[in-house]
Order: sequence, then structure tokens, then C-alpha cells
Amino acid sequence: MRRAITQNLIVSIALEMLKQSDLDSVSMRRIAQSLSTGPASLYAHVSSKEELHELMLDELLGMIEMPEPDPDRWQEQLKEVARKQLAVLTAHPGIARIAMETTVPTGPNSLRHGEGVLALLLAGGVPDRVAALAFDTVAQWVSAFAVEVSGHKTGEIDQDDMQRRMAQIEGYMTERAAEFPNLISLGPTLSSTSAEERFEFGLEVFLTGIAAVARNR
Amino acid sequence: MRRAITQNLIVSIALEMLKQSDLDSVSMRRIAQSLSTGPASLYAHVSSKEELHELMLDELLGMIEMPEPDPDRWQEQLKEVARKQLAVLTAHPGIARIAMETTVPTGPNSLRHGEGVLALLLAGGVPDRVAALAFDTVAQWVSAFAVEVSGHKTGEIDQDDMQRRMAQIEGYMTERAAEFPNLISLGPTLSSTSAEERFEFGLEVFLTGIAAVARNR
DNA sequence: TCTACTGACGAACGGTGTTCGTGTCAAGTA
DNA sequence: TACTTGACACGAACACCGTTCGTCAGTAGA
Repeated sequence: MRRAITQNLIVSIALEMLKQSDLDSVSMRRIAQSLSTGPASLYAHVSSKEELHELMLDELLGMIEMPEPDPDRWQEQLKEVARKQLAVLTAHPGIARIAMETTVPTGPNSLRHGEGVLALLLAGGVPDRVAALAFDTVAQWVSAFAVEVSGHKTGEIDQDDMQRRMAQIEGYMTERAAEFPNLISLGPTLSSTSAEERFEFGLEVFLTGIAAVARNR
Repeated sequence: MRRAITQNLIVSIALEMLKQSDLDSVSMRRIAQSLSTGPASLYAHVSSKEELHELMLDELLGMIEMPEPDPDRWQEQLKEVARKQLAVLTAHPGIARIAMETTVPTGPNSLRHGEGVLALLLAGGVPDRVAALAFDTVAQWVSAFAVEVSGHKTGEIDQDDMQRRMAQIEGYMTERAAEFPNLISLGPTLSSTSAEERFEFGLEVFLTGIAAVARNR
């Protein structure tokens, strides 16, 4: 199973590893090892780990197909794209962090994706300037959400560590209940909502917000 | 200037270093060095680097004072808190990442901050369930925004690296202009808006969205 | 056939977080 | 006062990390 080393091969091996572990454990050394070579061999095809990360992200964004804009359904279409984006990002724990830290995405798939989102907003009659800002804001929020969800499903030992923290907080707060009336009364609501519910809520807030702001300009 | 090692001392040294560099360069070794000792000495007061990060974040959140909720001005008050939060996070590049990755904040200041935000929403007449969800969503977005801004002002060489990327993208897109009509026409708008404008836009979208969703339930 | 060049890669540099075992010193006890 | 106990300090080491340098092999072109 010895193949010639290619940039594509490196990226796909890295994504394969990422899918079943975590970004931090996808190291140049482990990728090289999986190719039966040393880490130095990778640098002929990839200039740095950072570039590799961006290539990985671009590859993933390429998996999201963009719909043909339909002016009557633009909000639902935008939600659908956001859901797919979240699914892809959370399926590869840690990559969402890259999406957030990359200032200006350069890859062809990123551009194609951005173009598609923008097209949906404009098809919905959102003014140019609002569309440009909304585009940025929504992408940011989706990535942020993915970072959080990724954290949950990685080595954080959801059920164990989180329960412990919850218990600790509850102890702290009930000791000084006067200081935290709202957190105490809403605590159960906060911790019982699923990630999916929170994501759908966020999408709704965003889109109604964008529509309202668009109307006011 | 030799003082006894304390958890507080470690945290404040770490924050001091963070303020003038970057989270990645605040290492246990450098903190220890600044105390004229070895890294092992820190582990008597802090169980891991992760715990230190959370302590740092909590300390920073403690710097944000929460206003007394005024039902007539709740939206403006919420915006003001978000602005302060952004300012604190971006003044310490990299800490926003921790804010995003920490699933359930445990520190007393984090709790106090959360309680305050919740109080503002409830004072505004937002229903319990919506307040709980909105609280989470807005915190996430502010952190996400801070991550991006932090990236911009750290070693990313704003004016250099970014210009290069912009030029590269423009070249790529004008070569196949038919594929990117919207990105090309909105490109100037996208790149000419300041971070502050984008933040204010996001705040407005959020708050009008929350108010609208609250009305519909 | 000889030459240039590209890709592969072993070894090493300078960093990282964390652990182990030893030392030191002060407080509590007899 | 003498002794014991326990908390804190910390040197050394472990197992990693990303990246660079210099060398080597093999191939395409002259």
C-alpha cells in the first residue's frame, strides 16, 4: 500500500486521522509514520502545518453542495447550508478552530462556498451591504458553534467531567443563592437543551434578525 | 522581587505575559522562568495548563462590571456588556479561544457574569426559555468574534499576509469571473468594513432577532 | 553518457506539558 | 527542647512537537 507522496494524499490521510480523533493528535510525525517515512518528507508538498490545516478545511468545505437560490425559500435554504456546514465541521473535531482562525480563506472550495451563501442572501432581497456583513457574521457563528460541539464530543468525557462541573457549580451557587437567582432558576433549562435545539434557535434568531435589519435600511 | 509562589501570582503573571504576546507563547516554562524556578514548581498550585487557562479567563471576566438591569434600556445595556467583553478578550490575544472551548465555565466571575447577562434579558421581558438560549448564543458569538480579532492583531502580519491573500484571491476569481459574480462585486464592501462595524452589525442583528423571536413565543 | 534537478529522508535543534523522586524548611507534637 | 510530619520547591527526565539542514538517489533532459 505504498503510494507516491502527494499533497492530496497527505490531506486525505490527515482528514482520515482527524475523523477518528482530534486535531491536536494529527501531527506531522503521525502523518509521516502512516506513510512509512519521516516528517521531513512532508515539507516537499506542504509548506507548514498551518497550510495543511487550511487545505484540510478547504477540502471539507468542498463537500457541502450549494443549492440553486430560490427567492421564495432563501431562509430555509440558508438554514440547510448552515446545518450541512455544522455537520461537516463537527464530524472532524477540531477543524472548526481553523475555520475561525483563518482570517481570509483562500482555497477554491471556500470561495465557492462563500459565493453560494452570498447568492442566497442576495436572492432573498437583502441589500448588498447587509448581505456582506451577514455573510461574515453567520459563518463566524456556525464555526463557533462547531468548536463547542466538537469539544463536547472529543476527549472531554461528556457525561463525567461535565456532570462533575455541574455539581460543583450547583454547590457553589446554592451556598449563595441570593447572588444567583436567575442562573439557579434557569439552570435546568440551560442544561437540558440539546445542541440541536440551540443551533436551530440561533439560526432562527439570525435570520429573523437579518431580515429585520434588511428591512430597516 | 522574589515572592512566594501562589496560584494568584501565577495567574497574574500569565495574564501579564498574555497581554503583550500571545497565548501560545505563555508556556509553563516561561511562567516558571519569570519566577526564577523550574516548571515543576507550578504544579503544586495549578493542576494543569488547562486549569490555568480557565483561571485566567475567569480573572478577566471579573473585570467586566455588570449594570443594574433597567427594563427600558436592556438592549443597550446588553450591547454595552458585549462591547466590554470583547474589549477584555481582545486585549489578551488568544484567551477567547479558551472561552469557546470551555464547555461549562466554573469560576465565580464567569458565573457572576452569566447571571448578569441573564438578568438583563429577563428584565427585558424575554421569556425564560428564550433567555436561556439567547444567553448561550450571544456569548458564543462574542467569543468567536474575539478570536477573529485576536488573530488579526497578533503575528498574522495584517497588512502583509492579508494583502497577499487578497491579491491571490482576486487573481483566482477574475480568471473565472463567471463563477464568482457576487464575491467579486461585494469584495470591496467585504474587505473595507472595519471590525467595529461588523461587531455592531452583529449586535444589532442579534438583539432584533432575539426580540422578534421572544415576541413570537 | 553526463548533468541538473527534484523529491525523499535521517538527524538534529529548540521548544512543549507533565511526572517522579529528592530535598528543604517550618509547624505541630511529645 | 528534640523529633516528626507534611507541604512546598525543584532538577532531571520522558515523550512528544514543528521545522530545517545536508545528503542521497533516481530521473528527465541535453
